[in-house]
Amino acid sequence: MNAGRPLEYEPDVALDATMQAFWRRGYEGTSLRDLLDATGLSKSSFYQAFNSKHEAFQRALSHYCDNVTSNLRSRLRAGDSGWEFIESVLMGAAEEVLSSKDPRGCMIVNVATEFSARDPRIRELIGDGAKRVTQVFVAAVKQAQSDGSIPLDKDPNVLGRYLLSSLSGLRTMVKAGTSHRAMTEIVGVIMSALK
Amino acid sequence: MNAGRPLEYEPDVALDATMQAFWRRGYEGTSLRDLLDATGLSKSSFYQAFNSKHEAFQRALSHYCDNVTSNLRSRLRAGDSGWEFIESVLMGAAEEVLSSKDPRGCMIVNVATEFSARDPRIRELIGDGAKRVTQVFVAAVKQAQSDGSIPLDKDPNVLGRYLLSSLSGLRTMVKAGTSHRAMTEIVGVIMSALK
DNA sequence: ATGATACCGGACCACGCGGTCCATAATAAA
DNA sequence: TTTATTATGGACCGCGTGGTCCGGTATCAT
Repeated sequence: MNAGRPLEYEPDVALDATMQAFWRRGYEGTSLRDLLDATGLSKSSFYQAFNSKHEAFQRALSHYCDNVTSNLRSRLRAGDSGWEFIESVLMGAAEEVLSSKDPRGCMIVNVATEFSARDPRIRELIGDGAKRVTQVFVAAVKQAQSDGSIPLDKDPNVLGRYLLSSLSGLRTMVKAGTSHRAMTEIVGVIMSALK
Repeated sequence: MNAGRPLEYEPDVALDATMQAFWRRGYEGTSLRDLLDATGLSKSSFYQAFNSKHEAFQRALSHYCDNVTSNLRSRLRAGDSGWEFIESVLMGAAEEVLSSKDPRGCMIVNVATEFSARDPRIRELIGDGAKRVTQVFVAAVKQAQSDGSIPLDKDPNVLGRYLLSSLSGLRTMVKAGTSHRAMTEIVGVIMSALK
């Protein structure tokens, strides 16, 4: 079994490169040419790996969601305080101003604004991704409540969604050219709503 | 003077239609065909009115900024309380969930995420638009401070930018398929940071 | 009426797009 | 070594794109 010529590329690497490309440029903005350059695959190999641009996009998007959520989860587990976790995530968005002159933002946010509701399959992925990120925030809020940094009378689910919304807003502000100073001030106000 | 055949279309109407089209679909997503259909212009007339797709887009974007800010300003002037103005603007974004199944969101936000920093001219327009909307929020905060609904020790500029960020976030949440209930809860938390 | 002016419809263009196909190369099993 | 199986590169395709151009026409000033 398992006959035939073996693959000359790493499927996961290719998927990751695809994700990077779509993340930067969006769906329409990324041409097949871009994808082939990013992955280093030939056209045939690309179409053999992913069946179409659209399917590649879907897989890239799920891959992104997996990455983000698992990354957030491990950061939450590693850090000691829920409060500090939340603050550091929000500040991370603020830092994007400094690190890069062409900020990619959050791929989920980008895709949500590009597609809005047009494509039902994409909409589904977006909703799912949003839910998963929210869950992490909810867990962080609960953790912060258990150590007393957020009052117990707050609804963690509401705050979790509020944080997701706030993070999306920050990501947009970055792209609008907001200064780092202004970003941190905004983060301060956002955090103040948790108290 | 003023010889020759007169225009068979209303330039402002054409500009507005162009704006609508770009607002819905973004830059890449709107084809020339779409623009001609939306405006009712012939290709020649379109290129005579706007010199290129790109220039049409820029004019549409400024037109949008003008509309939004003047609309917000008049609402602020008309209403009695700065606090209620802010709340109604945020709730307006929440209502979008109900009114339309394919929410267009805020064109400035959309453009910001589509282009990020790539095109410097667009970036400029985005930054300018953001600043103008922020100014309205700042004015609203000051008004709310003068009638006592927001404490005087808060920095109105910071809160203004915070509100813009929050509004952007809400707009994104709409596209992610958030329920109306959840949206209003988020608005509640956002407002609570002003107190 | 006439010439100048400016709009209009649509033919036309080069190009890049996503996608298909096939001849060739490389490997595993026999 | 042969045969079956799979990957690869690139030629090829139809189409829609943004953009140009021109012949025809409507309206102005004279």
